[in-house]
Amino acid sequence: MTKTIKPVRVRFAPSPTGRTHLGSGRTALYNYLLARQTGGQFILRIEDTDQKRFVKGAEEELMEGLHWLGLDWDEGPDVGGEYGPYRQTERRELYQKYSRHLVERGQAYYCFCAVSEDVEDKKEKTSFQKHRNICPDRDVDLAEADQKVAGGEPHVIRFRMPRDGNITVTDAIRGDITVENITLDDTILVKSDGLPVYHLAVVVDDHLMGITHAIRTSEWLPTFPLHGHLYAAFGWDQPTWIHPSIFLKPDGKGKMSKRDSEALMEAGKPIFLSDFGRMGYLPEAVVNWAALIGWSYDDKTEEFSMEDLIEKFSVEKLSPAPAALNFSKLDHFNGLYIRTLDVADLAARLRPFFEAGGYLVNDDEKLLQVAEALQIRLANLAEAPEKGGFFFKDEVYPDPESLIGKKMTAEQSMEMAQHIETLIASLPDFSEESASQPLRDLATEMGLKAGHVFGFLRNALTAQKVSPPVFETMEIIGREKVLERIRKGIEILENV
RNA sequence: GCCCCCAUCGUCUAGUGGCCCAGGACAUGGCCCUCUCAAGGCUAAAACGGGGGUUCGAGUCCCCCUGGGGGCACCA
Repeated sequence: MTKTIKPVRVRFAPSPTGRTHLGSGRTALYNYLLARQTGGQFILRIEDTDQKRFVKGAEEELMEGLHWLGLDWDEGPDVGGEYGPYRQTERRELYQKYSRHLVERGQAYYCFCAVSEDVEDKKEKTSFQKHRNICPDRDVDLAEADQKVAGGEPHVIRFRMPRDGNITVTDAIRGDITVENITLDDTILVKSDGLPVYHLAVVVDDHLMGITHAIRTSEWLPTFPLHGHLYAAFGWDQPTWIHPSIFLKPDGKGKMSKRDSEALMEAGKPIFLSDFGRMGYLPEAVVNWAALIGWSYDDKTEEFSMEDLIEKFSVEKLSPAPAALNFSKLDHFNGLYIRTLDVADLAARLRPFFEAGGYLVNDDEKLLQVAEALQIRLANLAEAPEKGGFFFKDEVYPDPESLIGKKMTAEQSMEMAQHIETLIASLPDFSEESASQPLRDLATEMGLKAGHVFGFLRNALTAQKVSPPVFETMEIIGREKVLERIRKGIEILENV
């Protein structure tokens, strides 16, 4: 396997404009894996140059989400680092300096037309765009433009895109991509508020921060050539560009977006990092699942811990094709990881879900037993109250019908129940070993099947038609309560 | 409309010219196990979008078509 041997410097560079979703989580993960695999640095950079879209608290939620996944970074706004500051709004002088440099070298120009902001005539805008976003000010003398700028005239800075020729940029997943310059715009580099747009900021920062590998999703492919031009204009070497494909909605129709969240959440499918945990998913499962969307290791291996991923991740095995999300596979991984947890760990993770379900969990020993009983039966932590809430109830209320055995009358069932009670009361303990045979014998003596006996017990003890095995259940509930619930079942049958 | 990217089972994917009458996983069906439900084991069905090339030989290389996706903001 080919590995990147030299330590990389990679960055995850989100903008704090809302909640962090899974796609971002995967991009961050890939960055992290590469950094840890090569002994390099993983940098968190906040791209907050759009003040209008800034969302308070987004940065905090982002960091929490990444930590929840198990990712940490070596440099960032919270931990500092030699290449800071790590928030772009705190770096504005840098961008001004570099954009001015471009202007002076004739590779960018001041533009004074306020076309796109409050254009009312849509046709005007359209025609402007037809001319490839080239402002008439492109050919204005710099001295003249400088005077206008000095006079406080509102302006933006645009890149002076060559009008002929072509450019080739290289993506590590797809290879060379060549486009004709004529299809490219004189893109705005600096807004009238003096802050840079993404295109300028990403190039300047990646260069200044010594980024060796830039990972971002494929939605950036269309503007990739522009970034190539910017690197050329500055005379800088480019990092290795890696554009993993985007996520598609589960139905494969269109890219996964924040707008889809609500509908998906209703189906129990979270897409925001901060939702997975409270929806009952384990970070281990989410990491494993997400890593495998657009990346694979070989033709069989699918289970990867974070350590495995750090060791085995490789850019070469990234797929260029968009991928639809398969949430049932996430459930599969979640069940898998739940099953590998030690019981004490599972119990600890289960506790908040029982409490959220309204159950008082004050017996740690019992919680441990419940966790053990439920372990192989859970695909999701959030199912715990529904599947095992009865363990924590003082009383259960079985449906009378459920206590009546198949092809049996209420009376026969009651008679059976009384025998069961007598037998259980005389049992030395609830272990399968000592209790199973007597109960089976009882069924046989009464001309019934073992299923009748166990069925009654299950329903009387749990008021559920499915539960952990009866013996295990009885042990957890305890003799006193078991007998209590059996008697109550008999009582219910008496009144049918 | 223009530009760019992509194309193997329903979904995620393995496959870098012969090892492929295409392998794995999820989901689905069946069987086994079994006190229910799970878990586990076995098993079934399920794909190289179409057409041209290149080659002794193509899922694998090239071209066209089709289909899908992305982008076209003083957002990232």
